[in-house]
Amino acid sequence: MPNAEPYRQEVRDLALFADMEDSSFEALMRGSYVQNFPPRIDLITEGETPDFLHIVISGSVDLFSSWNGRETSLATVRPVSTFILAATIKNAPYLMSARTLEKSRIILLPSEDVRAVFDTDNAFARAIVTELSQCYRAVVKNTKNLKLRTSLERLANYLLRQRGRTQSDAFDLTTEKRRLASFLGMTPENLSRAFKGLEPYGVKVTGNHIEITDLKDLTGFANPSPLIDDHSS
Amino acid sequence: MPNAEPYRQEVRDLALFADMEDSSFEALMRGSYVQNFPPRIDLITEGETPDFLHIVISGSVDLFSSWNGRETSLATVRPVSTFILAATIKNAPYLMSARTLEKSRIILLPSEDVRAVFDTDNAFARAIVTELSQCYRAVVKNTKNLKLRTSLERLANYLLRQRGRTQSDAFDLTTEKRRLASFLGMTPENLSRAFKGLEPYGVKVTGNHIEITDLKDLTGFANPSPLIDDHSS
DNA sequence: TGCGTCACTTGATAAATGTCAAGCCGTGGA
DNA sequence: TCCACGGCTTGACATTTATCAAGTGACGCA
Repeated sequence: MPNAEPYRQEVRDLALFADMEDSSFEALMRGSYVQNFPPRIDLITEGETPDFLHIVISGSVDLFSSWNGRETSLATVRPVSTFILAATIKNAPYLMSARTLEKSRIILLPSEDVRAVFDTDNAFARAIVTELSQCYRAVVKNTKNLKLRTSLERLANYLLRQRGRTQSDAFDLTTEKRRLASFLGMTPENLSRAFKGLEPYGVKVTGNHIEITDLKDLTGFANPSPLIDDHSS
Repeated sequence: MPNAEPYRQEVRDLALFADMEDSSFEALMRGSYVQNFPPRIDLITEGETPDFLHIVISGSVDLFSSWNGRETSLATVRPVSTFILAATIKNAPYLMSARTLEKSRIILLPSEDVRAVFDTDNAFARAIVTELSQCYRAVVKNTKNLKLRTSLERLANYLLRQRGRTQSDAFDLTTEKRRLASFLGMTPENLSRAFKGLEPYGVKVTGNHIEITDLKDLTGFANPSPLIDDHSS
């Protein structure tokens, strides 16, 4: 297994690792390694014990969960960020499974090392608090989105968020529609119809290309709220 | 405002405060005070900036959220525990509102003090990590519950969890049915019908008294999973 | 070039869930 | 004791969402 040394700087620049002691960081990097995965490879399975903290360097990873033969997509992890920090720290079973969406390069930090450094490095412990708070609040927002909105409203707000990210009224979906449907908590068929349902509010769909032709109208329908849709705070 | 001194020990016994330095704990208690609230009083409103970390000493508190005239219940806080830690630490707007359900006694710790102690007391910072991990995982489980299950299945699993908590096949609901409905993500009418729908699986409902007459059958239908329903890990 | 695969779409239908309105019933106050 | 209120239930109905089945179209590979 190749050591993750070449990606040292990218890892160090993450808020989670930026403030920790050099010696702690060295200890983490020493046991780490990097691996390349093809698309659609299972990385972890829910219920298992966390062996590694994962860092996506390139590509993307789908976090999902199954029950009773059903499956739902919970999040997409894009570079450069970590995933499943809480399970690693608590040494508790994964609550989600993870698979690559595309060819991905991933750094693996042994969970034991992460917990050892957590125990000794105070700056790292505080950085984890910040990260976990962020994750927690993101999931709470997601819950509100699910419980307070219809699927049409969720889609409308999703599109507005994509617009904000790209700073443009025309953009491509970064996700397969089937996964987007699962993420938004609906079936692909329903998503297809939801896109049609947003046409009257100025949403044009061509394949995976989206054009928002009447922002005011769409915003009026979606009624976005920073307490649900703002993913920076 | 009366000082929270009389409840010192109950606070100190919480995992969040158990390991911190005596001097840090003193600093927190110094600025704290305790307040009694009647039922149905708004404690905080989503969007506001967190002035205090709240600790429920007695009574109970409903955490809920609103959007577009709709409202949903997200959690119930029972003694003795804190709520809205993440917002306090990040000094970011509350994502949920809170109101008392019954007559409640609540300790208020000024957010500034909590953040100051967080900055200086390493044991406290680590305890916060544990607490936040727990909260994060609870919300993730809740999301899975919502996305992977029908309302009937959510109710069945809720009842099984209550059974586990009370260690008894017969118990009283600890919550108004209307709030339970909101918590489970359905309307009161739907909940009423869901109870009827569980009759064939051995669930008897009389007012707010529940009797599970066929645990095996109900369990077979509910198919509980520790990765969704176990609220201890 | 052609063919299979797969995501996506569309239509028909069914199931789940919400809405509205009315009635029931226990509780607390006058 | 009686009445008013609120929570709960029930029925009828509407809406939302899922399911099933068939068809379209793009893409990759032989």
